Amino acid sequence: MPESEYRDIRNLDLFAQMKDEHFTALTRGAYVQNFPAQIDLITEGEPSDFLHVVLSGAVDLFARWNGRETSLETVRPISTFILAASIRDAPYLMSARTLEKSRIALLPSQDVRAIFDLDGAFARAIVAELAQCYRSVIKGQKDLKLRSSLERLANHLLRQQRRAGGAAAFELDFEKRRLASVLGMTPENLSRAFKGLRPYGVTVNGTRVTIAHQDDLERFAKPNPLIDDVSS
Amino acid sequence: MPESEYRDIRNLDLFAQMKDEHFTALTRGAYVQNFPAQIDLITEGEPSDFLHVVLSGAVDLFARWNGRETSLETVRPISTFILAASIRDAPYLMSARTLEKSRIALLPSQDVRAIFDLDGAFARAIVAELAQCYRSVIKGQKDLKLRSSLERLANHLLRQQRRAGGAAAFELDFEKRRLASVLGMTPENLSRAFKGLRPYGVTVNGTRVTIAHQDDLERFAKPNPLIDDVSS
DNA sequence: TCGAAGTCTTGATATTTATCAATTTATATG
DNA sequence: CATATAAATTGATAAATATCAAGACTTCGA
Repeated sequence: MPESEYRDIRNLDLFAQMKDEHFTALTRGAYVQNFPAQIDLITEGEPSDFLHVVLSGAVDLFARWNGRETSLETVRPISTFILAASIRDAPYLMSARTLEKSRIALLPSQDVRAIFDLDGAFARAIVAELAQCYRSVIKGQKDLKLRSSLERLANHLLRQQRRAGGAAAFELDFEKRRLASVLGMTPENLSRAFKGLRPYGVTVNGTRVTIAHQDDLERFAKPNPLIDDVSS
Repeated sequence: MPESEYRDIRNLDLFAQMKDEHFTALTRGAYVQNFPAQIDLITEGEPSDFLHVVLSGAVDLFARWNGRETSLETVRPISTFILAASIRDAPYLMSARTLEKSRIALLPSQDVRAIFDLDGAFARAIVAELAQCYRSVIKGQKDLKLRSSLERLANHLLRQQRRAGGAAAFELDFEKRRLASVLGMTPENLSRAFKGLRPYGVTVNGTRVTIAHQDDLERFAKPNPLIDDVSS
């Protein structure tokens, strides 16, 4: 593994505090690979052989049932996915595919578990990460169960706007087809939902969104830190 | 704290492997309390002062937004709740109320965090627990996004049947009003959903459910281990 | 630069789910 | 045991969301 990537991974919160020898052991069996866009990385139900680290690009976590499919999460650099499955040595609950050309490190799950037993700092970092992930899914659950699709879109736009720097105009970070799936609606309905937000000053052009009347939109969306704050 | 309860808590997966001195330290600032039914234990948004352990009774975790309310989880003895918030020292994302008369132990969150730093076995147990919780919420997310309300009810009944021992007739473990909220629907619709399952051999009388044609119901529900298995 | 393939949008319609109101049934309490 | 209270059911209707089909717009590769 090239030195620069080795260091990128090392600097992740998850690995930053662990002992050198443990990190070395962890990365000994690891490898880094380039993938083109739209490549299936893992499939739900398979055993969790590797903890994945997205070094560049983006990965879509999705699930299928009875012929239907839904996007559950998007993983962006630099962070990991499939941590819970790796730790529990349980089958993946979600499938993963690259959204774009991506560079991904694979750390053998059994090494992760072994070193987690040896290294207290690593164990603590894993706890912090898992607790964060857990809370983030709970927020998603609340978003889904407490809000209509129009409200989910409105709040998603406000979150995305914030992440993009807060300006009135910003870019959606994925195609609408996927956004619809993430928000739990059909593409057709997403189109209509965007129209439904026009009275609140929202306009879209391709992936570019403009929020003309910030106050109006916020009054409608009623964002709440216990659902919409990314951290905490 | 009475010896018997001390031992009940000690035997929880979460605390079973930790050092005696650490467990003693953890329970020193702890106390146990009896609550009647329908008592608010915590409110979302508050700081997470205590890790809660349900010793007997049952607790409903729910959340509110914009005048709406939804049940997210039910905690039954003997297990903990609010672990992620305690660990991260972050505000509660959910409120909790007793569903029935309950006995609950409260362990100061700061002690949990302090001892988690000292005790590797405790840290590992927390990781196992959090990973499990995370996976369980992901399953809930898939249930919500991939299934209609009728399908969710059908699968819920199959899960509940299994938990109750597998017989054709069994009891729902909470009132329909709450079941509706857990499944993400209105009470009126739950009533209709039960009717909708009659063609598959499902009958209800109060809280007693009978599945006359197991195969039919399973063919309709299409239960899937990656959504419906409680463990793993 | 053209054409193919895919995405996005729109309209028409169907299905699912929620709301409202009324009634029945169950539960709890004095 | 009677009655007050809440829960559950039912019917009628409304709202939200999905589906299907068609056309417009993009993107990408030959």
